[in-house]
Amino acid sequence: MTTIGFETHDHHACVSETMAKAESRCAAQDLRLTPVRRRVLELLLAEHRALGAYDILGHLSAEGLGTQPPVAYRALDFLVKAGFAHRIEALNAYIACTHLGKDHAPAFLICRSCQSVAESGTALTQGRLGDAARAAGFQIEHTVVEAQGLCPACQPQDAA
Amino acid sequence: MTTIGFETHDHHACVSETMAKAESRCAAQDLRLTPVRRRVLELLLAEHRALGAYDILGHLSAEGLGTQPPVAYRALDFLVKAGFAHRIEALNAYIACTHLGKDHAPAFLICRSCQSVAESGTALTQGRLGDAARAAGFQIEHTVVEAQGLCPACQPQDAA
DNA sequence: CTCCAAATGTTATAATATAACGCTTGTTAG
DNA sequence: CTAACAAGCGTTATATTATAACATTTGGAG
Ligand SMILES: [Zn+2]
Ligand SMILES: [Zn+2]
Ligand SMILES: [Zn+2]
Ligand SMILES: [Zn+2]
Repeated sequence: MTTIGFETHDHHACVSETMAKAESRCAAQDLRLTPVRRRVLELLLAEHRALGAYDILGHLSAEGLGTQPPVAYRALDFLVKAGFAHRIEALNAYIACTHLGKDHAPAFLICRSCQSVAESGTALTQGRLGDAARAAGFQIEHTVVEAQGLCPACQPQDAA
Repeated sequence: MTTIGFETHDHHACVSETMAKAESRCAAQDLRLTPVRRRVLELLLAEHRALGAYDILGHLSAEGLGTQPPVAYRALDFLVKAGFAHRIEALNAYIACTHLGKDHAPAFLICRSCQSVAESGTALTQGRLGDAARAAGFQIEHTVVEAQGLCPACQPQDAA
């Protein structure tokens, strides 16, 4: 068990299960998890933190998998479209999905101190914004919900 | 009355009231609404749409108020910090606040077709994300809530 | 008037993202 | 088999968004 993300969990299992789910979903939906795409997903999964496209590119380039921006952006676009990763708008960065398989509208808790990100679900269409949207006749297609603040580990401690 | 934003409203009054509120709040809080800042707020207020920093800069430059990026970014930073404008993360763009004076956590409905933006309130800390945050011990400082979709005017019509 | 802080002008550059085009590879129809 | 095609990839170039840094101006406090 390690504390990656906000909660202690078996991260090794978390990674391998997610990779397995991604594999099987690609097989089922005739998507191609090519070496670059697979490696980018692994990189995103390694820590529960958001990585910028150029961070990814740095890793890829060090591993001989590509040196130019489009390499990273193409892989990230694929992962996002396939639902294997999400883009964090407030950070211009990307993170692996931790709810792979479930149909979900993701919401994120982003620590401004350690950059950890936790993915949660949202029920936006049932809350006040959903009411406002219905009242205005607005048709919601996609939601961005990101809360920034301090994760438990980064909050000032009272301990002497 | 004009349909700027999703709802018909007296936009002329909407603009002048907001400018007046901004003026009086600057007076009260010893903030300086300089010509550039004032003009940028007027530009943002003119339509209920989000404008990019370089759109703003284009206007300023045409009006002789400044030609370099920092001019626009400084004014926008001031307006955002003062609470007179909000940044839309999903668009890398800015919009005038329509709830000036009220203490609020803004949420936005963004039309992908006409780029209109409506500002609504959110009660994020009371919803599922708030529950998740409390459960994890995460301290929320700032929220980004943006719904993208189609405004009433841009939805396909059945009319013959 | 002098000093200081805030605002502005300006140059340069950083960080993020995409357009475009040609090559490779793997699949499939003939 | 092999021509035709689509998806992915390599590469160059460029677009878009944002900030660092430093000199100058401005407006008030002492
Ligand atoms: Zn994990
Ligand atoms: Zn997810
Ligand atoms: Zn209005
Ligand atoms: Zn507002």
